[in-house]
Amino acid sequence: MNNRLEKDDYIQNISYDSVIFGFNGTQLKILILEYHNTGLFALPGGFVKINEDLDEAVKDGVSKRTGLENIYLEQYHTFGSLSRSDSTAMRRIIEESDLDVKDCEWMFGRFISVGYYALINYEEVSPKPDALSDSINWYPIDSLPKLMMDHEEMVAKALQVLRANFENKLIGMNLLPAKFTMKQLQQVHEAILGEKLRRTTFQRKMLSKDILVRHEKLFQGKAHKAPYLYSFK
Amino acid sequence: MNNRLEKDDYIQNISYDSVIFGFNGTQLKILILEYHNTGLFALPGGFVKINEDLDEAVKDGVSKRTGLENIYLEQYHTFGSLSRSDSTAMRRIIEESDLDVKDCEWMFGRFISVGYYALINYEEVSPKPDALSDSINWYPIDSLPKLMMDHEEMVAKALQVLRANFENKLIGMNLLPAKFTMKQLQQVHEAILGEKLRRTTFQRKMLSKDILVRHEKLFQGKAHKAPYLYSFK
DNA sequence: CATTATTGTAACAAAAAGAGACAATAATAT
DNA sequence: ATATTATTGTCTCTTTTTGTTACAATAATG
Repeated sequence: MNNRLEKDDYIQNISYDSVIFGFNGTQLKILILEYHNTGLFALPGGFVKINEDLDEAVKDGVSKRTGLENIYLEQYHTFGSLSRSDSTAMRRIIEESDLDVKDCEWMFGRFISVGYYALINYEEVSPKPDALSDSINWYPIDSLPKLMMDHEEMVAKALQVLRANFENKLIGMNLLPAKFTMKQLQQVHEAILGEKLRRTTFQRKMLSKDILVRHEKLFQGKAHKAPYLYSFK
Repeated sequence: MNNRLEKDDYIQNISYDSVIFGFNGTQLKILILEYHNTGLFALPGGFVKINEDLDEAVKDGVSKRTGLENIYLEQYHTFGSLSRSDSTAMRRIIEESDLDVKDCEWMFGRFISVGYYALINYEEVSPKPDALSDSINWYPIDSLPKLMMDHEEMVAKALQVLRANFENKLIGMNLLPAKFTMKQLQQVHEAILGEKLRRTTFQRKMLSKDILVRHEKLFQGKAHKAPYLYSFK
């Protein structure tokens, strides 16, 4: 939800919501909004303009919130159950905002929402709340606040699809800086898959895939051998 | 699109389209509609009623066309580009139908369409055209007619997701009769993956998965050893 | 009753993954 | 300086999985 929100500018009954993943070196986290004075937590979402591609709408919305361009985005599911829409929650959010409730009546109807997940480099992001929201913060995926409407289901499904796509799509690169150590790469895999991996087997497999370039060593000031840095080809 | 199509009954700007897969023993096929006197071919699709779950709308629509209940259905992608809607094609379809064009103006706008694929037992189906369509027929996936709008892209994407899901989800069962031979099972896999598989390796892998029950032999009247029949556990 | 084509399974080879061991090596402590 | 420490890169051996070939079993046919 950005800039103005006039009914005639937007396609009715359709919204999008985004599960924005980041990795802080240890944990997988996602960005969650809190709305002013409501105690309501939600995924960042928005509407689609009349003359705008769905993909573009999402790309713009996520870029505005993260300040990043060229974000890895994947559409993963569309949520269309009748019960998912909750007009009372939406009404509370609008009432606590600066917006005129009458102008926002259209938001209280039924919405079918298209879910996207994004993978971004945690360190490059400085999340900014928008007009409706109080704050936007990173939360580890295993300790999220209670989310409004069906947003918890949206997160669960996003994780499920992310995990299923992970092996095939070589997604790890989007969560890491350009250069990274083998250990960091392994930690991303572990955080996404939710399980520990064997160091030697993991390293052998990654090196055999012919997808990595080895660079200089990274001296971390620790009392042990320094690891090599790698990047994706 | 079923029964009456009055604007106020349906969510505006949202449709669904379905890629209905069947397997005739050799080839993977899909159901394609042809509209009266237009030469336009399309995937079976429809709209979502105001007070109906998206999943329900699709389930009902696909059931009506195939005459089957309990269909394996999977939502695979939502198509939301601006360029996908084509009002001239829709107008021609309506003009050639019994419907009043004025009542159908709402169908000529922009639609975001949710794609589902279905896997059904080819032999149990007798496809029936609806009010708008002339015929509905099976086409092998590698020799489809030219489809309207972005329906070819929809088919390509459905196949792509089907293949990606195939290994994990044990989907073959939905395309076969309750009892089948190992050879039939292999042929389904080959048709979906689009490649030949090794007989002995395939058989060993299937048997080791502990998902099959072996039944009596199937005597086909052929001059060789009769194969066992299997079903899924 | 031999012939035919296909099926079920065994046997061996090759490749991939699991598991452990160990030397190399940056910093730190002595 | 030198020993100590923890982690890294790599090697080896074992186990599991997959690829490949071979072959006996067996329904119909001639």
